Amino acid sequence: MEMLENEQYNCKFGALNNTLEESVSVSSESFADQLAYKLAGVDRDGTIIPSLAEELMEVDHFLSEPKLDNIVEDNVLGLELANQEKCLKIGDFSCPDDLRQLNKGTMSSDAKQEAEKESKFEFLDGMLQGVDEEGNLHVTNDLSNDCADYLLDAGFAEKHSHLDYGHCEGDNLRNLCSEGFSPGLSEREMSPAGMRSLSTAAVPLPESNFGQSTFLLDNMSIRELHEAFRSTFGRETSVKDKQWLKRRILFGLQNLIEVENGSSLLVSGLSSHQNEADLIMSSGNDSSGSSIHQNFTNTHGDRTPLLGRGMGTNGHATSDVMVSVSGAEKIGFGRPSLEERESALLNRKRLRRPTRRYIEESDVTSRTCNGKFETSTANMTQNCSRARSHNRYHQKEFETSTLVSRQLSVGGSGLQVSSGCRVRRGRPRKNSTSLMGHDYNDYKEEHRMLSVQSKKYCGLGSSHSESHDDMSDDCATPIRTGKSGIRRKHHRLWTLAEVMKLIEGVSQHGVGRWTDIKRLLFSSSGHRTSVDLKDKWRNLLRASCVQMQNKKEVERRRKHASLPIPPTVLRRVRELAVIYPYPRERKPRPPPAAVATTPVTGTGSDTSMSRSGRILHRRNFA
DNA sequence: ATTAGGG
DNA sequence: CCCTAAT
Repeated sequence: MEMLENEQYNCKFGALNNTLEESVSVSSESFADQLAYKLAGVDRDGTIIPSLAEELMEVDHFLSEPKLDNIVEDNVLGLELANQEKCLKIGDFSCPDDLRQLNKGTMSSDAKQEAEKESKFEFLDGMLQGVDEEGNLHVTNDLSNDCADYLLDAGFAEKHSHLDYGHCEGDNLRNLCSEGFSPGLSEREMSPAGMRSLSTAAVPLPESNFGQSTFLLDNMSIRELHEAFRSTFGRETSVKDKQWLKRRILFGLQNLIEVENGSSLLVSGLSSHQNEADLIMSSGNDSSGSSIHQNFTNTHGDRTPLLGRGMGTNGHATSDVMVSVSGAEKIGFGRPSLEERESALLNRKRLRRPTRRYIEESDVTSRTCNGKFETSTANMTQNCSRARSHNRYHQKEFETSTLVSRQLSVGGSGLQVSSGCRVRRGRPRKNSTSLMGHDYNDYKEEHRMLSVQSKKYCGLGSSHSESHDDMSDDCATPIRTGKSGIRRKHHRLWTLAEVMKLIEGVSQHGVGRWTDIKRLLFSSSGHRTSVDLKDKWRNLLRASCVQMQNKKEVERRRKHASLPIPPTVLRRVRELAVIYPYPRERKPRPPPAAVATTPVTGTGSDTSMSRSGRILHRRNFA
């Protein structure tokens, strides 16, 4: 099987290479240059193109030393291609047109067919689909089974009516995959299987990039390193230590990679969130480049083994086949192609700079002695206190020496926090540059309730307050932003990084395995219980659906409610929603009306109980 | 203890 | 995010 796949792969790979060569040769020389330029993320001088990682992920990624033995090559382009081979995966593809142009070389289908397909794609958008060589649409039956309920409920009905359900049966996932795709097929034509395999099995090797960068950095003088540092972090440094500089810079770069979809979201130019304002990138200028790579990606992608994880009738993944393959490695979903990342790197002039303190301390993993986490910068000050402490003050977070997630505290969402940013004992607050997860007027009642609770505990807390770990920050007083009204109170906002971790988690373990996801991907986040993950996923699903229903509406909404979840991400969510249908919501819920109305706001004992349960929960995973 | 779902 | 019911 493996051999077969390899053969297949080689074959396609060859074909692709031809395509690639042709395309390149046809294109202007400057394009080739551009390509190399971008791919390498390196200036001709050898200077690293600056980037600033906005959303810092866990530091541990950074801490692990890059392996530079991996890659040492002269030819930049060649090197990149080598890397591409390992790192490619589905990214966002915004330029199907270019893709098609390329495809013509390798595909037998004519333009009309393409056009036809395209029209369907309009409907299908992110929906997964497969196309065989004849151009016939295939949609796995699974769509009609497990997801139907959800999808229909969510308003997918319309779209579904346009689908031709294929004749595939049962294990069509496997079939689709093993048949493979012609090299020229665009991502949009990938089958669900293909998507899956790409997103889950194509194991990106950031180390490669790392190795490359490392290599480059190794050859830089202190001065150059300083320059790189400066452009990466937006500030000077006087450190002479090459290693230090290298690590720091690599950190910045890696960080960018980690943000992964963040970059493609940039590419899409749709992100309206604060930080992105200044890094708009025209998607047009390098479309051809993207095409090639995406094309390449595909080819590579379809060679990746398909993990048939059947979707059980219950909607849950039924086997762990995929885990055996992908579980071991950290996988990336839909990371932008390297080229995308690199170009994002290029175009991203400078972003908000990280707190000086942050930079300085990022390698000092331990907290300050007294545990205080002072926020010296204005930036920090702004966010330091978005926290929900309210009823969780007693929750002890034993994350003492975790070196973790000190997320970059830049660009808070602009919430104004009046209450003092008290120092916190525990781990530094993760910042949220984030996404207001709850899109709609979800929690209404809740707020009222919480508000009550919060007040209660605030009062309570202020007496012994500081001594208690987590109760420090804002006491959940409703926060108001100017005229916009009440924004969500405390509540830890979800970072884009977090969201993506979640998505990745789901793509790995499927939906419903929240404890696993929590353990594996959020082990460093003291907050974010598995329940939180679940909730967030639910929200994401809703968001993604709405986005499908009518984008305009969303656009409109977006202006009012800050919902900067990048379309790319939402798309991803939708994909996963199809793959791992969210457990059907059981409507028939016998009203528990008979029960005496529980004193929700009342007796502390009641709440206390549940809270302690919560604590236990958390402690287990903290 | 975990998950699904409703508020 | 909180809480409860159901596994």
